[in-house]
Amino acid sequence: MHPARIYTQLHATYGPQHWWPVQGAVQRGVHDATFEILVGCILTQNTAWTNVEKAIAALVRRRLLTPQATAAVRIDVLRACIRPAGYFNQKAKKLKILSRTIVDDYGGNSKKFIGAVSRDALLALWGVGPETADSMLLYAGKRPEFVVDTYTKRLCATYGVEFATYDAYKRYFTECLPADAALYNEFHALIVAWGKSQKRRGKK
DNA sequence: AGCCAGGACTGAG
DNA sequence: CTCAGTCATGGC
Repeated sequence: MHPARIYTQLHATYGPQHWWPVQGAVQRGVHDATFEILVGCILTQNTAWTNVEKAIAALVRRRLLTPQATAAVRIDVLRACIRPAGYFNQKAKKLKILSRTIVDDYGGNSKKFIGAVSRDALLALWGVGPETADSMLLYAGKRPEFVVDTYTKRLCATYGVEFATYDAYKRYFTECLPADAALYNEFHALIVAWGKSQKRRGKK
């Protein structure tokens, strides 16, 4: 099965997914929309998005959605805010490292950060693996990096396609698709929509 | 009552 | 280098 054909089928079945940029996100107060996406990429690691929304709402309430604020706040306050997203000890540390990097190396400018940082530099950050790095680059930086997650692998498996590494899955999709950020954005969101519909049908 | 969610890190072998 | 164990809350 060709990836372009998979996309066409998914789009016909599930339609536009409205992932990032999120229009529903609270925009009042001091609030860096790019930073919010970066934070969301970390908070959603192995975690249901509904739980991430609670955590982000708490961060908004505390005016913590800027690199400067997150870098400066006491880490136990950070932990309390993101508790609903799970793994709050690890994730608080991850947010600290991310925000400090943006403040120290990019003057606190998250757009400059995600526009200029290399994928390898992201991967070098503690707490940022392949999927999180690609999600950040794609959804916050609008760079054409295809995101591979567990649903992507499950979908491939239904076509008998299987690889050993993250990068091999990524290549399977990117080598025959145009390097188009909008396309990759929607494709990944559609694959997640597919995955959730599978679960509702009681499959595994 | 489990199982698992838009993963990544660590330590053992 | 591979791989099980660990991290944690909320929804179904």
